[in-house]
Amino acid sequence: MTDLELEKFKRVLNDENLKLTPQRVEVFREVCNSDEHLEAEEIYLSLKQRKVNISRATVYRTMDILYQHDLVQRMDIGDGKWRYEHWLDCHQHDHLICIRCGTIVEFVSHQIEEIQQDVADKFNYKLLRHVHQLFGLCKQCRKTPMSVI
Amino acid sequence: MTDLELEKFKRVLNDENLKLTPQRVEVFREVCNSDEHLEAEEIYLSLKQRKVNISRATVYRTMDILYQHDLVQRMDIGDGKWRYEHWLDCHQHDHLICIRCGTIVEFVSHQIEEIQQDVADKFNYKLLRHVHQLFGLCKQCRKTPMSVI
DNA sequence: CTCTCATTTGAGACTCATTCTCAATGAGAA
DNA sequence: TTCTCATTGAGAATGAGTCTCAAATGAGAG
Ligand SMILES: [Mn+2]
Ligand SMILES: [Mn+2]
Ligand SMILES: [Zn+2]
Ligand SMILES: [Zn+2]
Repeated sequence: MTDLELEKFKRVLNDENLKLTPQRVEVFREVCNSDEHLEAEEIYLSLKQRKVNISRATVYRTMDILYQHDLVQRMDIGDGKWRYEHWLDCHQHDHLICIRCGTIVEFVSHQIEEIQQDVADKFNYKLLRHVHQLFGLCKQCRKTPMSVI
Repeated sequence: MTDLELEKFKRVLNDENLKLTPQRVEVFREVCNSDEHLEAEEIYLSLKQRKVNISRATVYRTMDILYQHDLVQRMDIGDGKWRYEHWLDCHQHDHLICIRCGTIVEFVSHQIEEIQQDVADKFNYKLLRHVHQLFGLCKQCRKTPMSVI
């Protein structure tokens, strides 16, 4: 977590009359220091392992603040759990997910972005955000026979 | 629900050694007769209102069979509930959703389909399915000030 | 048509991610 | 330092979906 990122967080907290607590900083640090798509429970457990005991409730509450203020990105791959990833120094992107091993690859297509905008315009919607996920089998998983699960 | 659709369902049940029960037929009928994107609970309640009392468990179980055998389409707009729609005489499509009033518009873009395939190819994934949802404000909801929620 | 039996059903218990409650604690303005 | 809310943690509550198990029932065999 760079100072810049911490500053952004401080600004958000200030603007919203929220307090800068050690718990909030630790949770944000944990997400910033990982390049995975983390579940709240994973964040909770990573912190615990580092002897940073923060309650699940606080982890959930902090991730909510971060998401609401666009300091993290959130995704749901259909298993009923939110996954978070830091949103810093990287751009908006979509995901290609292996349904077998869970490997996630990120992609960007300006062409798709444009067509999305056209579609929204056509139906008179003001486009605010989108979810675009491709599901398939990665190179590895395509090789292994399906019986070997 | 046309006879053709019922026949398809019978065939699926037969192939899987599942029985054709009145409950299963009623649940399928309910979905086929609606053009909405229905939650399991809505299906359960619609049936109840028609004095067709079928347990929630059976509704969930039937929707699962229908989904697994591609007789219905399933979507999750991020609120933790599956929504189902019949899949008959209509084609694969994606959704444009108003975050204010919930109105759902359907769209298809062959261009996007093609690019998706290119992306999957590029990363050496075998593309199996995708989720593509655009969220925004519909014409109506764009007019009304945000305070009036 | 009846028998038989594996499948299905319904009621309610259970799961599990997330949210809520509330008493105790703590951040930070003055 | 004091004062005052916001925040925290522990555990209860929620809610969509799944599971359990005894009773009911489709449907093939006879
Ligand atoms: Mn990502
Ligand atoms: Mn649809
Ligand atoms: Zn894989
Ligand atoms: Zn609307």
